[in-house]
Amino acid sequence: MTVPGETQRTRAPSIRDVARLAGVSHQTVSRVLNHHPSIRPETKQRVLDVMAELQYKPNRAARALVTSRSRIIGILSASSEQYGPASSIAAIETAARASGYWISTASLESTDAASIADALAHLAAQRIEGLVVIAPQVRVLETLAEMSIDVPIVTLQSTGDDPVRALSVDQIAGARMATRHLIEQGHRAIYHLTGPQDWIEAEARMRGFLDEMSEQDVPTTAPILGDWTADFGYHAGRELLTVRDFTAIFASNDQMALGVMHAVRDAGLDVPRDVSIIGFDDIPEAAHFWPPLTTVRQDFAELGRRCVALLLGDIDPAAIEHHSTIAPELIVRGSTGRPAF
Amino acid sequence: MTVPGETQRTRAPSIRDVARLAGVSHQTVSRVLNHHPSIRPETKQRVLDVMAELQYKPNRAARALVTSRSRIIGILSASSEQYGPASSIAAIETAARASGYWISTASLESTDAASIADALAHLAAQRIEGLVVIAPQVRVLETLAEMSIDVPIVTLQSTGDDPVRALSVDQIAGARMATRHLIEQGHRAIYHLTGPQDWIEAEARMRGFLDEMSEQDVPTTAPILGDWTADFGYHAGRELLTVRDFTAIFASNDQMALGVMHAVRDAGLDVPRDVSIIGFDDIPEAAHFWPPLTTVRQDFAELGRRCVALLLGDIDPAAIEHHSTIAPELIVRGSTGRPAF
DNA sequence: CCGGCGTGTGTGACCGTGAACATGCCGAAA
DNA sequence: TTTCGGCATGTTCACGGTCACACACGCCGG
Repeated sequence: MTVPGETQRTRAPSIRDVARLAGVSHQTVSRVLNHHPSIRPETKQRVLDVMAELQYKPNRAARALVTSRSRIIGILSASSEQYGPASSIAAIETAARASGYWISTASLESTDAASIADALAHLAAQRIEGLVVIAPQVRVLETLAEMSIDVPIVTLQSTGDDPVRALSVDQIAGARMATRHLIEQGHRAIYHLTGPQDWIEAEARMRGFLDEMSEQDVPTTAPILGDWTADFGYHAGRELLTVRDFTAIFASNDQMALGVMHAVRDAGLDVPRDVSIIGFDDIPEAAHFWPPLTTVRQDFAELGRRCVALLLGDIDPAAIEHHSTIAPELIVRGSTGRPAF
Repeated sequence: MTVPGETQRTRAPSIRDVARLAGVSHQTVSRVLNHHPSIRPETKQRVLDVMAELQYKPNRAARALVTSRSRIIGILSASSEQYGPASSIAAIETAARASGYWISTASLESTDAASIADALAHLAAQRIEGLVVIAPQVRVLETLAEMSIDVPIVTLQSTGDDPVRALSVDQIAGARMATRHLIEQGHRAIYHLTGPQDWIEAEARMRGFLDEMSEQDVPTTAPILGDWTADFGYHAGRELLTVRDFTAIFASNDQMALGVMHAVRDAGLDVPRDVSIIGFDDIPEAAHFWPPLTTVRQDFAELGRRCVALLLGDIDPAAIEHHSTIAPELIVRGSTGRPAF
């Protein structure tokens, strides 16, 4: 097998190599790896020494094969280039790593069923042990059900009555806080710019808006269906300003709020004197917009961490609260104030 | 776990199950899977039918074990919650998926050596076949070398003379474009806000700035070391304005530019009348800042795609240009103009 | 004094797949 | 006709771990 003198075609060392050098059986090495209780300390040390010497690294594929456990958590995400999802992903990864799990992401390019199915199949092929769905559209959940993917699933951003286990910043409460803030300032003519209609998250914020408006007996106008982008906010703002029958706008994310502010200024008006604007998310830039944006803060990182806790509690059973919620926080800055008239 | 009467915990079908039902040997099934040329069409079809019927899915772990190929590409990234890195990651994932590869990410929480080593070890444990380093600090490259990770590596954002193979938007050219734009407008007192000092990317932009300044014979002030955040831009802006010996600022990303604009307005001054500001990246929000930000666009998505092509061309050898560069583009908006005096 | 039990360790099978090698068949070349 | 080579397929083994079981030993209680 080995030509003398030639540099050995180095196969990575296996437990059997370690075993041979340590003068034990491969099973003993395996026991050391898995922290089996009954091993003599000196035997264990000898094995550990050899491992270090050979720079032995367990082969994940072999382990996965025999245990049928991949220790991979899949993340299905849409618009993962945005601040919120991206922060959550980073937090999930960190938390998962700390627990000895790996993350594999699949991002959705479009919302059509084929794209969703493709991404899910990709994840399923890895035998993921858990799935985190970020920015879940209704369709994603449906497709999941169809493909009968039978791993624990956690979704971020839910409405609170989903079929799958969910964890979320309480979007409805956050939206109500934002709306109440505007009403308390004296606004009565308020528009709401929503996210894309099939986003659960967008729907929850809209529901919070409508709930608060009706509870406070403020007449409601129909929400305007947006797409999360600043561009959309800008164009919607221009459109609305041709009529100008409002004093405040609640945009369901900070980007759209930014676009609206742009449109308001283009029209020669002032924020917040002529129009108050409130956003949602509190992206790091929001504090530096002009004027600094009043918004609702979500702790995306905490969301990611809890998400992993929930999932692992399910994978390696151990009771954890199932439908837990993280409180959002109203951040009042300069973009909202009392209406001028 | 299994409640009596419940459906039996079924083991996933293997090629042997498929083989049995199709009346062939498992090896024939394997050949169908791997598109081996010499299989009778009717045999192949029979096998495919059985696969569909059983919903057979190849076991990646088993395949990885026997081929010693994981088909996983690792991504090591810092600040993956920011627009640029996040966009690149998404693009890399999409491109990799299209080529039948999986992505596993590890994000750096801090820049200390331990954190880097930990993330790399995590990726290495998966036997990744390629590594993409996003937002590479010098330290990352050093640690990589120390750990003797012997997979193809591609870094985004390089200075052009790295030891590892790199692919990048030409940061230096982009920075020169930005600087030249300011000079052409008539500015002579220009400050530069850099990114963190150990970021290759930040260094490249700084070098571009300095090169252009000296080539145009404009006296240079020392660059100010920043940290990419809008908060920093704001504080640096306030600080600089106490002296006010400049007419323009080149911030090496859009967030810092935003912070500076905030500080300028806080001081009762106008952008661009009193101070011109230019950023870098062209994040989607930049067009809606007030005023809309002049900046240098980087095509992060294209970067991600090319990155995968480069890596796979290395993994599955096939000649591809090695050190390729993507041209940045100057986007002139409202935040820059001629100095007032 | 003997059987049973706990501790520490070894032996062999097995997970699902692919590679190497073997086999049977058929047609073309010698 | 015989030989040879290629096609289509089967058989066996290896990959690197874990698991079930066996075994040797010492200790304890009946």
